Amino acid sequence: MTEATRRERLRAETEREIRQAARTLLVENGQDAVTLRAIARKLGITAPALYRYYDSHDALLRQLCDDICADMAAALYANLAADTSGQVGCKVRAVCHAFRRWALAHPQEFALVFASPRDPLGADQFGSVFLQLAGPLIASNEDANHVGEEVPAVLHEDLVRFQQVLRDAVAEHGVTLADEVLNLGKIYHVVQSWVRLYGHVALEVFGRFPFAVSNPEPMFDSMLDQMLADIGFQEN
Amino acid sequence: MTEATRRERLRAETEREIRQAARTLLVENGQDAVTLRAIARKLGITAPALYRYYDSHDALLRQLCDDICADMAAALYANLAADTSGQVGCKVRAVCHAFRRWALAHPQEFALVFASPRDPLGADQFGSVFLQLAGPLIASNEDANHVGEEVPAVLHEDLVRFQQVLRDAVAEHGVTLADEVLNLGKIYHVVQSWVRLYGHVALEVFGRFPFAVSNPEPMFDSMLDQMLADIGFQEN
DNA sequence: CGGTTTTAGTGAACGGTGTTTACAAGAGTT
DNA sequence: AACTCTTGTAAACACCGTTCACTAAAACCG
Repeated sequence: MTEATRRERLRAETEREIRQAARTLLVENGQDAVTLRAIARKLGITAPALYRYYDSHDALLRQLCDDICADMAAALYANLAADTSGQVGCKVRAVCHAFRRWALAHPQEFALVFASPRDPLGADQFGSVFLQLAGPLIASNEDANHVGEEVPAVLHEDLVRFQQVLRDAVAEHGVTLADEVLNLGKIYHVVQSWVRLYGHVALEVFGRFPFAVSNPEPMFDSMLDQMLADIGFQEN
Repeated sequence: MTEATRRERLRAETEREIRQAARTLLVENGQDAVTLRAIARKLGITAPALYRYYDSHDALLRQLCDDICADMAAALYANLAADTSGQVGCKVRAVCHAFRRWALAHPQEFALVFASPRDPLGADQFGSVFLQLAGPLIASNEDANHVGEEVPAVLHEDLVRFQQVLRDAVAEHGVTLADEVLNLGKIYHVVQSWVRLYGHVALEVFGRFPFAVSNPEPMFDSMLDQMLADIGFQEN
C-alpha cells in the first residue's frame, strides 16, 4: 500500500507537524508569533532544521496561507452539503453564513490570508474558493433573468473573462452552462455580491464598523436578503 | 507667540521627525521596516532614546495610524472642497473616488490602519473619518426619501445609535437635522454603502478580486452609481 | 556485505530586532 | 552655585531569520 519509503514517511510526518505547529502559533499568539525558532521548539528540533523543509520563513507563511484556504474551503463545502433543503437560495445563504462564521472564528487566519499586501493572487487563493461555489449555485438557478440588463460596456471584457472562469469551475463538476443562464448581468451581480460579502465580513472581523454594532448578524442577514434579491433569486 | 519653552520646542521637533521617519520607512519599505533602530538611525540617535517619546514600538505604530488617518481625512476634505459643483451627488462621488485613490496610492498605510486586528476601535479611527463626511452630505440632500421604508426591526436600535453619531458629527458643523431627513432607511443605506465602498477598495488594494480585472475604475464607478441610486440621490 | 552518497539534524555564528538598565551631560530652576 | 529634570548614550539580554561547517544515520549500489 504505502509506496513511500521509510524516510519519505518520516519527512511527510515532520512536515505535517511543522504546519500544525505554525497554525497553532498563529491562532493562539498571532502572526508575529509564527517564528522559525518557536516552531522548531514545538517539534523539539532546532531552527535551521526547518530549512530542510522550507526555503525561508516567508515560504513557510505562504504554505500556511494555502493550508488555511484549503481548510476554509472544506468548511464551506461541508456547510453547503449540510443544507439539504434543495433550494438554491438556502444554499447560498448557508455558504455566506459559513464564510462569516469561519472568519469570525479564525480572525488571525483571515487577516493573514486576506488582508496582507502579498503576491497579486495565488492560483488557489481565497476568492476563487468562494466563487467556485458561485458557479454551480448559479447554474442550479436556471431562471434566465437579468437578460439584457444594462451592464456598462467597459465592463464587458472583464465580465466575459469572469464568465469563463465560472464556466470552467462548473465544468469541473460536469455541468455546462448556457449563456442565457450565466449572462453578464448575473455575473455582474455576483461580483457585486462578493464585494458586499467581503466588505461586511472584513469590517466585522477588523472591528471597523463606523459605530458600535451590538449584533451584526441581523445586518448580515439583511444584506444577504438584498443580495439575493439583486442577483435574481426569488424570496426565500 | 510661542508659549513653549526652548526645550518643549526641541522635543516637539524631535517627535515630528520621529513620526516622519516612521512614515517614510512604512511607505518605502513596508510595515516590517518600521523599526525603532531604523527610525533612530534616520535621526542620528540611538534606539533607546525613542523610549523618551513612546512607551513601546507598538505605541509608536498606533501613533503612526493616527497620523495616517488624519492625513487621509485631510485628503478627503481637500477633494470635497475641490468639488465646486454644488451638487451633493457629485460631492459624494468626489469623496469616494478620493478614498479609492488614496488607498491605491498608499497601500501600506491602508493595510496598517485598516486591516490589522487591533484594538476594537480608536476614537479617531478610519470609518469615523469617512462617515463624518456622510452626515453633512446627507444633510445637504433634504429630500425626505426612504421614509417609512422597511428596515428590519432588530436593526433599529443600532441604527438609532448611528443616527445619533451622524447627528453629532453634523452638529459640529453647526447644522441640526430633522428626523425626516436623517431617517433610518437612509441611515441603513449609508451603512450598506460603507460596506460596499470598503469592500471594493480593500479587494482592489489587496488584489483579492476573484478574477483579473483589467481596469477596476469603471467597476467602481458603476458601483457608485448603484449606491447613489439606492441611497436616494437623483441620477447625476 | 562494505563503501558511498544522500539526508535530517546540530551548534556556532552574524547581523538584526525590542527592551531594560545604569549612567553622563546639558537645560532649567532656585 | 547647587539642584533637579530631561535627553541622550552604551552595554546588555533575549529573541529573530539565515548561513555554514559538520555529524550521524538512512538509503543505495556494486
